[in-house]
Order: sequence, then C-alpha cells, then structure tokens
Amino acid sequence: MLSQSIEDYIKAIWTLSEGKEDKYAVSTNVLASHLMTSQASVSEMYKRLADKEFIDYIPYQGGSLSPKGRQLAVSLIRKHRLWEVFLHAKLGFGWEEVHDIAEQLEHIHSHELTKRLDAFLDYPSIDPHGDYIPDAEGNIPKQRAKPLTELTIGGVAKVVGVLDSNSKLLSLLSQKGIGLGTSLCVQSILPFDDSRVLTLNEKQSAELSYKACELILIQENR
Amino acid sequence: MLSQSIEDYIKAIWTLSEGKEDKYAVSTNVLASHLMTSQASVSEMYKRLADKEFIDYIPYQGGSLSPKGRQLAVSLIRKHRLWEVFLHAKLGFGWEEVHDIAEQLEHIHSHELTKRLDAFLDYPSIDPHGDYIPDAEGNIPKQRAKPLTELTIGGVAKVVGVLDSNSKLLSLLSQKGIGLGTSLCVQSILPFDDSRVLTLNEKQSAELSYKACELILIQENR
DNA sequence: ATTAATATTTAGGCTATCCTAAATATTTGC
DNA sequence: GCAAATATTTAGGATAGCCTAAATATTAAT
Repeated sequence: MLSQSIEDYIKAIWTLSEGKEDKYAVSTNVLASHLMTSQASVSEMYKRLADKEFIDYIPYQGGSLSPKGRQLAVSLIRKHRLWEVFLHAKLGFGWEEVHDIAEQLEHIHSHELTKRLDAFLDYPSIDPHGDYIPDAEGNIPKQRAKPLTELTIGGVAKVVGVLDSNSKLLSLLSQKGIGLGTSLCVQSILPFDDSRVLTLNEKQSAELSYKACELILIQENR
Repeated sequence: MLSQSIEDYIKAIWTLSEGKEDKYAVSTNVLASHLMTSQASVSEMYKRLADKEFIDYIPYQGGSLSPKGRQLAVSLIRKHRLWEVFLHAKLGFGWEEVHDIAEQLEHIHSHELTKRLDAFLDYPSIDPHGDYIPDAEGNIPKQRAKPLTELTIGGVAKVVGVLDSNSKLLSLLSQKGIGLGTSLCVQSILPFDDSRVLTLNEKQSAELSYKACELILIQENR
C-alpha cells in the first residue's frame, strides 16, 4: 500500500513534466517549491521512489517517471478529475472550490469505486476546469480542450465538454442539437455581438451566442 | 489537522462504548484487539489523546471520550454512514461492500462536503446496515432501528428507513402509501406466509408481505 | 492475605517523513 | 578555465506511529 506522500510526489512529477519531452527530468529544486517542502526531503524521497521503481533518478539531474510511475500518476489524475466532476455536477460546488477536496478524494483506493463513479457521472471526458480525464486505460489527449470561441471561421472540431453544469445551458444546447461528440464547423461570426453561426454534423446550422460558445469545449480536428 | 490514526482511535472508543453508561472507560486490551494493534501502542496513543483532550484517561483504567472527543467521533460516524448511503444508493454497491470504502472516505475533511452530500442524498436517517446517521448537530437516536417483522401485533411504530434502495420495493411502498415517517400499527399477521396487515396513519389499512416487512426499518413508539 | 494470573505501562527500537545546516557538484560569467 | 553563484546531496536530528520484551499493577483464587 502506498502512502499519500508517495502519491503526492508522483503526481507532482507528472504535473511538472506534462507537455515536456519524454523522460523529462524534474529537478529537486522545482519539485520542492511545487510541493512546498525542502530540497533535502525531495532528494531523499527520490531515492525511495527510484528504489520502488516509480522513477528513474540520476543524482544531480532530477527524476523522471518510469512506466510504472506514469501509470500511477495517471490513475491519480483520473480519480482527481472524476471527483471534481462529481463535486461540481452533482453536489453543486463551484469549479474553483473542487480542487482541494478532490486532492483528498484522489487517494481513496478502490478500483471498483472509480469504475462506478465514472459510470454514475456518465463517463465524462473533461473536468470542471476543462482538463481531460484519462480513461480507464490511462490514455489522455495531449492538447487541452479549448473553448469554441477560439475556433476560427472554417475550423472543424468536436464538442468534448461543457464548462458548466448549468442545466439551462445544457437544455439550450440539446435544443439546438449540440451535445458531446457533436462535430461542428464555424460558418461565420456575426458582427457586433460575435455570435457564431455553426454547421452541425455537416447538416443543420445553428446560431450560438458568444457567451454560450465560451463554455463549450472543443477539440479541433487535425 | 488530525491524523487518520487519531481519528481511527477516537471512532473505535466511541464504537466500543456505544450503549454503555456515560464515562464508560475502554481498556487498552479491548481497544488493542479491536484495532488489531498492540496494547503498548494503545497505551501510548491514550497519552497523546488525553494530552489533546479527546479522552479522559486514568492509567490502568482505560479511556473515555471527552465531550470534544465524542463530537469528533460522531462527526466521523456521520460521514461514514452518509458515504455508505451514497455508495449503496447512488453507485449501486451492495450493503456488504460499502464499509471498507466508507472507512477511507470518512477521513475527508470538509464540512461543506458533508453538508452537500447530506442534501444530495436527501437527508437520510439510516445507512444501508440500518444504523442511524447522526444529524449535523451530532444527535443520534439511542436504539437501533429494527425491521417491521419484529413489531408484534398491536405495536405502533414509525417508518425510519428502508434497507434497500431497490426501486421496485420503493415503488411498491409508495403505491401502498408507505414512506419515511409513516406511522403504522400491526393489525394482524396472516397465517402461512406471515404477511402483515397494517393500519397506516390511523386511517387506511394495507397488506405487506413478510419479504417486504423485513426490509422496512421502524422505530417503535415508547 | 499472599500468590498466581492477567492487564497495563515503560523501555528501547524501527520506519517514514520532515527539517536545517554543512558539504559537495554543477553551472555560469568573465 | 577558474571563481563565484547556484543546485543538490549528505549529515544529523525531530516526531508520529508501530513493535516486542521487560517491568509493574491489579485482580482473583486459595
């Protein structure tokens, strides 16, 4: 059984090497200030983590996650983000309040719990901050989802989430035929209020206010 | 901030002195075997707990919860049981599976979380094992709820819960006009299958199978 | 009431985790 | 390419828990 402390270190290393090249090593310096602890503690923990084969550690160079470490990190991130969705969508916490509680909930050990929570939440793919939730196998999209307002005219993308569980927004969207997975294209941007005219699933068209577009997260087709 | 270990001790002392007289002292012996630890560890922890004023401790006599300790214990029990309801009613875990996970969840610190969870679950008063859930002020009924099958003819009681979130049972009950708070009296017990004939709220009467009565929890009027 | 049995505490150690200060490597500036 | 600045590790020590074995209290039995 792993201590909370070990899990915190692993998650921090993952976070700090997000988007960096493979085998990116995190220095004790950077990790210590991220975790608000001393470099000495990090140095010591690096040895312990290397022992347990969670990281590859070269003294004076820093640590990088091993496959085993990355798997643990991603499962923590998955739990963290699923709990954030729960707190926001089911308990009505604001997106800015969910982090600290999820920080504790992510350490609950139960594979079955995670599985059932995922199903209960209807298999969400993004959390209330717009970050992707790794799937059960640990896969996670590389880019961060961006709001529909950042899609330029002619751009084609897929809806991956909505940044608010406000039921009015959701009902507006379902009324217009927009949901998770909907493929859309920006046809034009109207003058004055910047409303978007969209083509949905290459068929119908719909108009959506700037305010609504800000809360819709998309993943652009490459 | 309190450690998980301290919380476990406090909860164990509460559990072991449940139903006993006020100021009932729990011996190191009993507590050690309950927590599967050594008596020496308990003895040591007793000193720490007494220091922090969670217990009154007389060496060689054992420890009893102080008001502060009792308050902490009850808040842990409350969280534990609320999470059990969540796991059972919302995530579909069997009542026998919920304990171990709730054991971890009860240590999550957030007053607001507990409050919102309580509301989300619609302020339940019993957990999936039929135990009462302390309210936000820490009040908890003394007796355990018992199944309707244990109410004798002529006995009057109030429905305090249902031991299964099986929606078929719930819809059967609402169809018959039985819900939380319904006051009922056993008019007769039918031969052969032990079905109960009940008087509801001193007005209508209803018949209920033994199988259904087993899952309905009541609190007898004194 | 004294001894035998039982319960409890103390002593002495262990590990994980943290800390500060000192020692050692590495990097950078000239 | 060496000295100064910076980064990293090691040394030494603290605390919370846990353990076993030894010492001490209490209780029970004759």
